[in-house]
Amino acid sequence: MKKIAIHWFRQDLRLTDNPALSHASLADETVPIFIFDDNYPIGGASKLWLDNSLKSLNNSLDDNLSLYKGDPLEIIKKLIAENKITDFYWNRCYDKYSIARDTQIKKLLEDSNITVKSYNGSLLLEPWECTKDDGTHYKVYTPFYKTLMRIRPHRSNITKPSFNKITKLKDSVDLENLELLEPSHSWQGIIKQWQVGEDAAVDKLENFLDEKASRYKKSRDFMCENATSTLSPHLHFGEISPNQVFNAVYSLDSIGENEEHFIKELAWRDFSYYQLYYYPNLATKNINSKFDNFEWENDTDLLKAWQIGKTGIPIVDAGMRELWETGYMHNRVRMIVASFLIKNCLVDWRKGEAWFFDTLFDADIASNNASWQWVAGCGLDAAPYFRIFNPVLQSDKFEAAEYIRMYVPELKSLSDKYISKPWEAKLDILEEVSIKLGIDYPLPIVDLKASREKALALHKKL
DNA sequence: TGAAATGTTGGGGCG
DNA sequence: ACGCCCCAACATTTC
Repeated sequence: MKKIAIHWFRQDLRLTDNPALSHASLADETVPIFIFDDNYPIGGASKLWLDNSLKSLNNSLDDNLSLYKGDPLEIIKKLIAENKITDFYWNRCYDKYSIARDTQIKKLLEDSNITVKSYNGSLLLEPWECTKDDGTHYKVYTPFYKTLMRIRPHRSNITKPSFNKITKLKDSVDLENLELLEPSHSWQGIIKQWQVGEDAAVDKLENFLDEKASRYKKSRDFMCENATSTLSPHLHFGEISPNQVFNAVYSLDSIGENEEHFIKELAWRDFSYYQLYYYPNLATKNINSKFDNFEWENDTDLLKAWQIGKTGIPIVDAGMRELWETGYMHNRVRMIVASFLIKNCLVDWRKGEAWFFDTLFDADIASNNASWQWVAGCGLDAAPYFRIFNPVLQSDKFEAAEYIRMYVPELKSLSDKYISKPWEAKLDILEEVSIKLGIDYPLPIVDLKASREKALALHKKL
């Protein structure tokens, strides 16, 4: 019997090292599809990235990607009714919405005598593969990481498939019909700063390994060192797999603590998905339920000032403006702005998470929520509640002056000494550079020392 | 993947 | 020479 296989693209928008796609390509005829599901949470920035990434993927498939918009179950039902599909492939997702959806669809397909197979295309190790000796899941990162490194089977990159025949279905809609371009913000201009798609992701990885990996461990924390990989959006959309990244690092001539540290960061991504799997409500519920009783103030003025980068704390404003202007934020600054919102402003971490989710190109339900819970102190292996960042010290320690000048230009003529804390500069120094605090640049919206003490007291009550 | 408070040590200025 | 004070530098503890 002639085999006609569907490969359902989801968070694996690439051809190389794609386990499900490579199996689907063995059929007599392969039908690659993508379904945009309105009900699946996606941020404004991510929509634009998705639009660009699908365009790139469709090009790689010689315009053979079939696109749909709507409820995947209904669409697939119709699709198998109208076409003689024999096999169905996808790479697994790990959030509860996707798991429930896939379970339902798998049943539908099996009931229709279609062979369904799913694979691991997005993680180093799947959550159920990495447990403690007693069968329960890890709650601390380091032992998780050690086990992952010990038990993870090596898998060479799967080469780009060559299809026997590839088919686009007649009822596919055009990319425009997915309506990913609704401008809530000028993301369309901003995304031009980025190269999107599988080829760009591979280039970026190679560039990182050539130029940055060997000084990664220390330099990664300095905003001006430009030493992070910025692979996160590519990994999120699956334009490159963590397996490819892992293999690339381990094929380097020498691996030292720098390269190892990068692998640890890659494993943090896995640990986030691990948390999402074992705590399906990661996006809404504190893992540590003690935090359920925390008295958030949720001052909307403070939240707004944070969002638009007008808190009066230069490093925080620089980070928030970087986010708004580029769809990205340096990792160190993410921790600083998150700590500021949660601890100094007493705004619920979920509000910050929601803003990041809408504005980051790499917005990811696992990484974003796990990281916000980490900073809030309510997550797995989280920062202890008393570990509150001082944005001024962080700014000085990691030499943020030029970074601040780039994103907060109204302060650019201030010296390194005062640019992280303009409110401490004497009036004559401010006059010299023509800055009037409260007019040209805001005074701090909260007192760092007092708000820190308040947060400590409130957390101690828990 | 902190920071601030507190404690300890040791060198230099000075009577 | 000696004791005393100051304070930076570092270490420890506390939140």
